[in-house]
Order: sequence, then structure tokens, then C-alpha cells
Amino acid sequence: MKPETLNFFEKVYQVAKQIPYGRVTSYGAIAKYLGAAKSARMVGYAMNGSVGKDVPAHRVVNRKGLLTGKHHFEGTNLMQQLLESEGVKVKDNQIQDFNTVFWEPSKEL
DNA sequence: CAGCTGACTGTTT
DNA sequence: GAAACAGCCAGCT
Repeated sequence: MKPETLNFFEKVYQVAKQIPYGRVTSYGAIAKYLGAAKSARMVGYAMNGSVGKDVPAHRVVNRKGLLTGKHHFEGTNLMQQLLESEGVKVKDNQIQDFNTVFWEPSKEL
């Protein structure tokens, strides 16, 4: 029995919504929290439906702190603008002080 | 019904 | 030390 698979997207949305202000997390962190550390790609894929779910996808980046998913946003630098607006320093699609702003659900929750 | 794609990560060369 | 390859799971065509 793997209920995670049923609400995989739902869980991703729930965790993403719980990301505190001025913090960011990685797909792997969320995937790991869901029990599917190998399914980090699924987390990003789930973000495809993040629009309309109140999910701050701009706070979710890859393990290197790169805004890999910015291509899925409306504009090209919209994601970076949003993060900077929250106090997260971003430089050329890469988050500065990533280790400081990194937010791990398994630890914070 | 079967195969491909994908907002990633970890290991190896 | 940096770059390249393979693995993984679930949704979509």
C-alpha cells in the first residue's frame, strides 16, 4: 500500500505551501519528506499543476540552488524577482547563501 | 496497451 | 576538481 502515490501531487503542494517566507527548498528535500527521495523529478513535475494551488513554486529550486524551473514561469526572471522580493538573494538564476535560506521540511517540520 | 518525457540527484569517469 | 552518465517514478500521449 502506497498512499503517497495517490496524493503525491497533493503532498507536494502541501509541503510547498508550508515553506516559510524568505526560505527555499529543493525538490529532493520534498521528495525525501514524502518518502520518495528518488522521485525528485516527480516533485518538479507536480509543480506543473502548482498554478492555481497557491503553491509558491518559485521557492522550490534544485539541489544546487539553481532556478531550473524558471522556464516554466510566465516571464524569464519572474522567479528570481519573487525570491529577491522575499529577501532571498539571487544571482543569475542561482540563489546566494543557499545554505542559509535552505528549508528542509523533514527538519523544520 | 506500451512508451516517452521530465521544474532532479547521486555516482562514476 | 569538473563533466558526463545512469537511475528513478509517475503522469501524459
